[in-house]
Amino acid sequence: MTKRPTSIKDIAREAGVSIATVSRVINGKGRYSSETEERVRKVIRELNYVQNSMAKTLKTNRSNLIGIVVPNITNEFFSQIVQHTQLALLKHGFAAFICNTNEDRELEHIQFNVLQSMNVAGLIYISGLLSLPESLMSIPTVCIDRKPIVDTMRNVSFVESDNLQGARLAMEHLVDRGCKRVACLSPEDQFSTHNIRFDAFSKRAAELGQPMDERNHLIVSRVSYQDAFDIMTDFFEKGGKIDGLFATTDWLAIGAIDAMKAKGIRVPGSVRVIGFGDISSASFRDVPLSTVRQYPEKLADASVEILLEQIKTGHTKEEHTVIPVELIQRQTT
Amino acid sequence: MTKRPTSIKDIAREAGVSIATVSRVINGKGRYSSETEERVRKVIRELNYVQNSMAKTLKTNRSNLIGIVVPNITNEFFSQIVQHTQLALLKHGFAAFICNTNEDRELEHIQFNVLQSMNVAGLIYISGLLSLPESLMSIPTVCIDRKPIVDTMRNVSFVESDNLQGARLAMEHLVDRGCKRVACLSPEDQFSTHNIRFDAFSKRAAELGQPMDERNHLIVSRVSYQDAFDIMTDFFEKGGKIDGLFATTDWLAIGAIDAMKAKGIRVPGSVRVIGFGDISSASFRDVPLSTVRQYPEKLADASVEILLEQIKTGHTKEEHTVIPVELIQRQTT
DNA sequence: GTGAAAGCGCTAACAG
DNA sequence: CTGTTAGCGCTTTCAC
Repeated sequence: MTKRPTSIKDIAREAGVSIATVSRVINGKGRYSSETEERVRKVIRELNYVQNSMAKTLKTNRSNLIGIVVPNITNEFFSQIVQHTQLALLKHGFAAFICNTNEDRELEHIQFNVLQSMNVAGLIYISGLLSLPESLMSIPTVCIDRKPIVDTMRNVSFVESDNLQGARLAMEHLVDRGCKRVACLSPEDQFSTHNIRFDAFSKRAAELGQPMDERNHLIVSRVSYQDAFDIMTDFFEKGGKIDGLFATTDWLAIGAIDAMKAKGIRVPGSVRVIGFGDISSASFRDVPLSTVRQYPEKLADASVEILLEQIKTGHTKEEHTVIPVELIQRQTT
Repeated sequence: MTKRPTSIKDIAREAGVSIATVSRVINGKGRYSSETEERVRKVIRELNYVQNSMAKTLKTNRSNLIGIVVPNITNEFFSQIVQHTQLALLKHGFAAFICNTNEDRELEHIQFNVLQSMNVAGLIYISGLLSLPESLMSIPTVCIDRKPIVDTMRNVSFVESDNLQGARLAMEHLVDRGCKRVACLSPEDQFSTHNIRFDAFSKRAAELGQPMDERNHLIVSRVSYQDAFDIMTDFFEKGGKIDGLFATTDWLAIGAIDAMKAKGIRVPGSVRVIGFGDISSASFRDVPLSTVRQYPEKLADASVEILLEQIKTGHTKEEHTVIPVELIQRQTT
């Protein structure tokens, strides 16, 4: 409807060459004299020509679009991954098509259709519902954070933080700080991440002589400050006694700490608390939170590298990549 | 390179009709018997056909892609706007192409090229650097949050929160709560938002008999927790005396509060503090922050509505839309 | 070294 | 009611 932008045709006419030649200099393929190159480039600059990537994709059947599917861009961890992924892709000449799913199956499905209709060359699937549709079967995919359901048919790799080691470090740190009675706060979760953390923490606790039981495993129905606050309050009101707490994610740790403060329980004086993730709110508190730091940038970079490799070679490496985490001691331990 | 997805041709062959007919039923345009419709739809379903939107765009020169340009998706306020915008667009049959610029001019430029090469039908420009390139001149645009530089040539509308009223409410609230000596904490900012808030606060303060001067206007070089913490600490160490503080954004308020706590100054006992924005960290604290709530969903919805109207009519309304804010009293006042 | 031409998936006249 | 056809911007053989 609107005026068509300047095309290869316009610049061909203006430069007095054929469109084929223009295409050649744009892509640096085939032969052309440096004279014509000069002339063509000049016209391109003058006319502010920008390639129509849709036409190119249509013709070549290879797009430089990568879909990024993410449940909730509002979550700091995810948004950092997304941001870095987009940047990394851009550096490699790929554009990112970012899709929010709000953890909603139907929305996810719609987004997949959009991605398919845009002919994406690959997919980065962050903490998804793992219901990748058949129609996207054949395109290279890397999952981040949540372990995908293994399907041998698919070109899927997996990248995650070292949740196992992180949880172990947390337990060890608590013991180092003198804790004798530790507890763990985690959400009931259908996905892998928190379960891995709890299991690893629990295992290490047992090894260090403080086996967990149901009394010191506090389970919250969602990841929510308020739920953490409430369950913690309840725990102490019922006479619960602990001197160390590991929350499988920072928001839960923060909710728990505020509950303790409200009850007059000193942190770290009476209870030492450590979280997981290192969201910005963790450090921006009057008593900054000790936590296990994740590296969203590294998750992003690794994923992009693997994905592009997959696209280039057409080959799945069936990779599982683990990004190290780091224990950050601040003032709650 | 990869196998081409099923196209209109495939389904035409399978249904025993021409591609034109298939196109007609897909778009619900022109005539076709309900029999053929039935048959075509069946094949479409069976073959999992998804329209190639790039080909469609190429042909019709009208895409259903809207570019969303945002400085930093990691900022909660922005990411909420982006999320809602994408959702709202989807409901209207448009897809969102989200671009991070990291407040970086060069990156912004690259992203604009990508958007142009994708033939976007419109632009939502959130708190941008306002350096919209000529090449995107003609496409409908709505700016959110930061006031764009007016250029009569362009199809630009502007949507923002009622910063003016918000700041006024904050001042009035402080007075209501008994404050006699108020201060304001804001970043030095080349853009409009914070300046508007400070000016409005300052003006209302004067009207209410507490004129501001340079001593009670604390200016921080960036929006940063640490900077707020430091400047506040410094303020009290130099013997500053106030009983009320308005920070033009929540993170600054939070930094200031923690500084006061560290100095043994009670909030709200000695100083009442109010922020602006209502980020999630504002309510998730041991002493939840009073603040002026913004409505990112409403900013998003209004922007989408205006943009789509502009696209549909091809007509700029040169609109300036103001979304109301609300004072949320929590426990820091 | 360069141009002509075909065709990617799709829509929109135009014929029938 | 349906089919044929041109052409969107681009790449890529194939001639010259």
